[in-house]
Amino acid sequence: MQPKPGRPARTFTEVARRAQLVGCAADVIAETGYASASMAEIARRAGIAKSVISYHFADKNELIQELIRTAVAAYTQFLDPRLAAQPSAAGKIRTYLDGSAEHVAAHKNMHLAVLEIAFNAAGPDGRPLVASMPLDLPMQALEQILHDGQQSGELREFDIQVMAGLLSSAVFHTMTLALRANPALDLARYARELATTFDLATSARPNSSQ
Amino acid sequence: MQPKPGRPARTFTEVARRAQLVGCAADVIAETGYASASMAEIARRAGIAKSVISYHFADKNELIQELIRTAVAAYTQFLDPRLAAQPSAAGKIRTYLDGSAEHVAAHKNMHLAVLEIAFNAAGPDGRPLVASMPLDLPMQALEQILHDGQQSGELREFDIQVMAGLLSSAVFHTMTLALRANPALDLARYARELATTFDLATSARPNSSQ
Amino acid sequence: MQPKPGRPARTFTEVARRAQLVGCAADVIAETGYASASMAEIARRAGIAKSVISYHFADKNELIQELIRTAVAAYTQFLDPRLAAQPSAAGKIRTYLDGSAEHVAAHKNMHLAVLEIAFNAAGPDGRPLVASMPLDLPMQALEQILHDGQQSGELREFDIQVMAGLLSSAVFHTMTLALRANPALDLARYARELATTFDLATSARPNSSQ
Amino acid sequence: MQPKPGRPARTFTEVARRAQLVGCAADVIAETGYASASMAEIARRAGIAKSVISYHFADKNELIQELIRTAVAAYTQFLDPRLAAQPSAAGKIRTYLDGSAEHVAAHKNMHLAVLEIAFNAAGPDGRPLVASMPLDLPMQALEQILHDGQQSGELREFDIQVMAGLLSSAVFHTMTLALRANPALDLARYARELATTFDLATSARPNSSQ
DNA sequence: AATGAATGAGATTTCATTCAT
DNA sequence: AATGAATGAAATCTCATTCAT
Repeated sequence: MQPKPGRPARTFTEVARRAQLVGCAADVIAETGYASASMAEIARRAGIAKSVISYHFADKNELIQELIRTAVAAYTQFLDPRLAAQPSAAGKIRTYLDGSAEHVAAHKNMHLAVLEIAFNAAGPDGRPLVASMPLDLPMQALEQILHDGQQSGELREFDIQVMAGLLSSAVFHTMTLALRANPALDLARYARELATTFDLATSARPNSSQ
Repeated sequence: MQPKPGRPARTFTEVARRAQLVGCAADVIAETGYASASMAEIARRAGIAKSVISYHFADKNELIQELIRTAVAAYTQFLDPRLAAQPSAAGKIRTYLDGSAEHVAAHKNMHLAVLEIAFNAAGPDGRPLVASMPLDLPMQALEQILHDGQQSGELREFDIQVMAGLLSSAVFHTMTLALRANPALDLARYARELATTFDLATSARPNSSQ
Repeated sequence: MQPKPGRPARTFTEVARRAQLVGCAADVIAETGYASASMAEIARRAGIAKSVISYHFADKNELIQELIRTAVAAYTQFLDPRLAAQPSAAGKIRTYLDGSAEHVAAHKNMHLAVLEIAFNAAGPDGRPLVASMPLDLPMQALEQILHDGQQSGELREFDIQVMAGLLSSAVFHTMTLALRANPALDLARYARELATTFDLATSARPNSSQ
Repeated sequence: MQPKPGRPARTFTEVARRAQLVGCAADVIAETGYASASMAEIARRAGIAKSVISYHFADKNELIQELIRTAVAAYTQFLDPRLAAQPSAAGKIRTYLDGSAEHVAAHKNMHLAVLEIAFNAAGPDGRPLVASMPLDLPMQALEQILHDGQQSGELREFDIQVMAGLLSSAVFHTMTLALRANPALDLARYARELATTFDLATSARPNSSQ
């Protein structure tokens, strides 16, 4: 991809610093909450002066948005090929839950940070910052999966938006918050439990338990 | 309840003021987000001076904690007798979902405010304020219901904590956030969808849809 | 005049503080220049905490605008009746110069501050703050005087805008800057010199020196 | 001119860079105001890195001072021979006004920048930077012209400093600010109006209009 | 019981300047 | 000769809290 015109290409150092700062921001937000994640605290964690952040990011919004972009991109690139490899709707749902658990476990602070930001951060207009962010992409993918499964007769008739919301919450709220409350939680087992639950809840067949 | 020793009993005026301020705080938090809910904004909404809040509450933490206590108490007092009237576990689960939807609809701002606080507010130690709050009371009640249902053979074997977490999220995250995104949402219908879903997911019988 | 609806009436203390802060701002700006006139410096001069200024003025813009409003109002209220008392255009011009000199001498820092602000301060949009301020009111009054004088035949034909600009500059740039360079300057004598000069420059009669 | 001892002579490249940076500084100051003319903005306009300015100038003060020196030198070199060619005081005054108008029109940004600097810039001591600058050179030349004109009887008796200040303001404040307010202004016509005005105001003859 | 006034800590952001390469 | 990176000081503004009345 060519660099956008109007902005000079980023140097190696700059790319590395931005990534480091995004990581530090995620750590601080995940560990101390969004409200305590001041620029000063993030800089302290990174071992640099406050103004270094201003040098690499126009303002706090840009740092947060890059964090969200990074997290969403990593999550999507991890999950998409795995979903595509599953032919059935049930397989996609199970993969969504297993894969998400694996990704959440591997990038705990990123996911916790996005969760914090989704609730706390406000853009310049006062509305939640997350409203302008691609956080509903997973929701749309889930709705598509459920829709196709109903069309093919594999899944029973249910309200797609309700079920997609429940699936989304299961990962981003139920599982992630459980992990925050208990860092030693076995996420793989957690995901298996959820998979069985949603299999029963969505299958068109009268008896479809694992 | 007798007043605690060491603190004089509250006058009628004081009780009324505290309730008013808690209500204003809930409105402001629900409508503008926790980050924008400054003491000044809450006071402005109540039509009083900022320092009145300080007069009635030791600090912001105390106001927020009273808000949570009030919300939890109202929710519990609404739900408990309805749950007790249901003999079966399936009935209790359905009642939990229907009743919660009814209560959320009737006290939208309270529930949105608690949700905001649960994610955003941090105590003086930096840990989430919610950790020291009775927000897991509903969780414990749900776990008891699921446990009893499994003991009686009415519910299938599943991990109780996972299922209780999912039920809790279904109300406090899935449903409440859906309501925030779409204030015209039909919560009763939403709860019926959830009830069917959880019936299928928890029943010991192979085919138990309504 | 009734207080505007929507803003509560100002208390005596508030009015006094605002006046004090406007005065301190004028002093600091006049003595150290606009660029050095930080909120911290103004507060230090007033012997109060920085945040007191924020308590009484929404932001720095509001403080500066109040300063300009105060200065323009004082100047206008001083000059207008004196101008109205003069029947001839020549008399009005002489009164404009004499009266301005008297007012500048009595409110030196106010005038110097307005001059600094007119050049330095920028509004939120980046354009000079003075563009949105009533600083051209004197110019319009001068143009009216010159126009009437030409109509009656008392003044010769000249470009009204050029002459009004020169008269305005004579007071706000020539005289005020001369005073800044030499605080002991005799402004009354200075104004008499200017009056003679403009009498010769504007009169329709071939020989009209004092 | 020989290079000052103690500082090595400047290379061709260095001289060119300094001139380029001074020009960019003048453009930025004239177009966006002194307050917005940061080093970063000047460097951006020049298409170079900020630190290049620091490499060629000890600090911002030196850049600004060079700008003023450059502007004053250009103005003096333009005006001096024209003034010398005029035998009469009236001719010199008219030439001062016409020539200045021509120079301001040709070097608009330089003159606007000097005007901004004269009001805004402060040296390290907080005193206006302009106090240590050769901006009063034109004033001295004007005073000499007026003095000679009075000695020869060509000009009437007036306070030389007041009249010189007014002539100076007429060009640097009245005319320059009018140009800033209206970039399409016809400066030649403006200068003719001023010339007539000052001819009437200074001539010893009772009736000397053109 | 309530208020207006004041405070100090802390947040974000800007900017001239320095330094290693 | 030039650059990208980093710095620390300072500026404006917000906010929970305190105090005299």
